[in-house]
Amino acid sequence: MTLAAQIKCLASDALHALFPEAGLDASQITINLTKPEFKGHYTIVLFPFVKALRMKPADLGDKLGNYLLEHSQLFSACETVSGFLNLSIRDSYWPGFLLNHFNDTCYGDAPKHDYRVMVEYSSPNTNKPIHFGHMRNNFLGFAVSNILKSQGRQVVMANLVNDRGIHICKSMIAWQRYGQGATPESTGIKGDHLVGDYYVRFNDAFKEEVNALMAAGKDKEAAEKEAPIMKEAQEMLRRWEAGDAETRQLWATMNGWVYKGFDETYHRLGIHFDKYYYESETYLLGKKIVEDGLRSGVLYRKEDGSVWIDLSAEGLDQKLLLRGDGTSVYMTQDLGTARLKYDEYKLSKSIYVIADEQNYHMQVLRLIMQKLNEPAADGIYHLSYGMVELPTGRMKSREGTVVDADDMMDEMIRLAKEQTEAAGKTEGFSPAELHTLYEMIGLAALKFYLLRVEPKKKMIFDPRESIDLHGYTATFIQYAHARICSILRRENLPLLPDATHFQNFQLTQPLTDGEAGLLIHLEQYPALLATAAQEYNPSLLCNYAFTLAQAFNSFYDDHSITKAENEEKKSLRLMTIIMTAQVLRHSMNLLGIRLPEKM
RNA sequence: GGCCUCGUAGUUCAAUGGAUAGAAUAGGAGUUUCCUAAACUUUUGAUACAGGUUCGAUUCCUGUCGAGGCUACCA
Repeated sequence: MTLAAQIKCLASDALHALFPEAGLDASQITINLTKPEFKGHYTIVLFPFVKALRMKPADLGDKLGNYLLEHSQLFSACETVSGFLNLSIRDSYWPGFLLNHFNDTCYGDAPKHDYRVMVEYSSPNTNKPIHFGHMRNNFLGFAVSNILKSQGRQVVMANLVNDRGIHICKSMIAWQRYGQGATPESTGIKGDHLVGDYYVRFNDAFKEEVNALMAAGKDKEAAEKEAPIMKEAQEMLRRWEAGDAETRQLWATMNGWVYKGFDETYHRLGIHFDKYYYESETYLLGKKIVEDGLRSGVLYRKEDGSVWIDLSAEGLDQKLLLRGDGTSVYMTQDLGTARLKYDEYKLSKSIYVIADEQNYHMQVLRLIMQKLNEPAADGIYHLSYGMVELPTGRMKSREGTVVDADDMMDEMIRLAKEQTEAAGKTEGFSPAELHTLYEMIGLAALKFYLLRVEPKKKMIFDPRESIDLHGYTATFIQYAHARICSILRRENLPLLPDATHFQNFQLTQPLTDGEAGLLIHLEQYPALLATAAQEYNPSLLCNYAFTLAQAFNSFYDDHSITKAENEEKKSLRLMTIIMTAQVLRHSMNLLGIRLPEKM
């Protein structure tokens, strides 16, 4: 049990013992970390109880504090400051804590339990390469999956590939028109980029045709409808759904190029999946669900043959589920995929990592599933995240304003190289080691940058400013880790301690503020990790690891480990920094960030 | 128009209704015969506005102003 939880229990018992008649609500007890300007480590907020007890906060604080000191060995001192009871943890708590945990690579993990959850993330379209905004999705989904695993959930990492639809046909049409048989091999261009280029090409041609039609007197709407290239794309979509062999062949070939490109990028990003779903394989199941819904009367058909659901009773609109020509829409395949996921894995929860522009879509999906009595409905959870925008607005692949993921990784690695060389830190590394190091630093900085902001919030990235490698960054954490490893490589270290070093866990020297502060920080980790899992929020881990590294750096600055005052302090500090490095690795590992031993 | 997010130092981000609103960066001033100065110490600087609820509001409620998203037979 964590300290905060222990204190809450003790406080609850104390309040009931002191004021048995008052009927106080123990859930009102809040335990905070004591602010650094006051003496103490943990603080109990007294205000919720002063009214019911009709006592002054100072009197209540003294009474509660004295009771706690008397009835528990956990505390060494207490002090009441204007409605807050500040408690100091006894030094002798820490040797036992360290001996139990300092070398425990599972510190922070929770026991396994049978709670199955799927995290669907990445879910790319196969008409364009992965860009900077998608990277936020990829890192977020990967990190959340790992965090949930650490907390004992059975996690399936899934990728739903949007491999069919009008947007794919656009790339295909443009390639047929302008490609002259170009392939990744013949051009030397990575497959996903090659296909993406034709998607852009389609939109250029489309614009030209629209302009020509408008010059001939058409209004904009009519011109967009009549543009020949758009009609060709729509015709191709119909041929695809009809199973036309030639169309399917081209589709399979071009998607194959894209998958090969994606695999390379995923590999570099350090992410992976347990299960792939393809929209082309789930949309038929979706159509079947729609047909069933039609029969049961939940859905209805309009005169033109299109199928709808009426959600006006829920305050929403009518929503299309099948087009008049019988082809499916985005929602159709989502219904199919949702049922398939549930049937295959018997999920308690199904998390969708999708940008917040689809909040409405996800709300509707869940609602439709409920109305259709699909058992998967209740487990659907939309992990909505804000989009990464440029200072000029959204990235648009149609307009070529995207920051490409592959380019961005190259740029970050280049930056890591440049700054390592500028700092003169390349000595003692082989060229191959340096290469690995630059990649570690550059990719870590990128991941951290995208994960450190609370998912819900949108973020703005200015490509003209490079991502910093100082301050609130992964580099800062990596550096703290490398410093610890450097100490641990030294030869004049004391032997690793065992319990006999600490007579009944009593210390002969009091802990300094720096020592206690670092220990308190380490003690927080399991609770913090549990919260991150509960809230699906990796940014909490970024924040935690950064402040831990900060606490270590300050500690490092005014405490010598190798030349500590005595053997007791040496052992204590050694365990403390080993545990610090351990927790930094554990937390960053969940985010897919590696920490070098030397940098 | 309707619905949903979001407005915090110059900038990028924090703060389960709790103490004097924290960091980072940028700006000012310092620290290296001693375990890695990619570090440390110190300083300047912010809750869009107006009400309300509360012992206490950045947080909850109402309104105003501002930004973004959704409201497609695109995905």
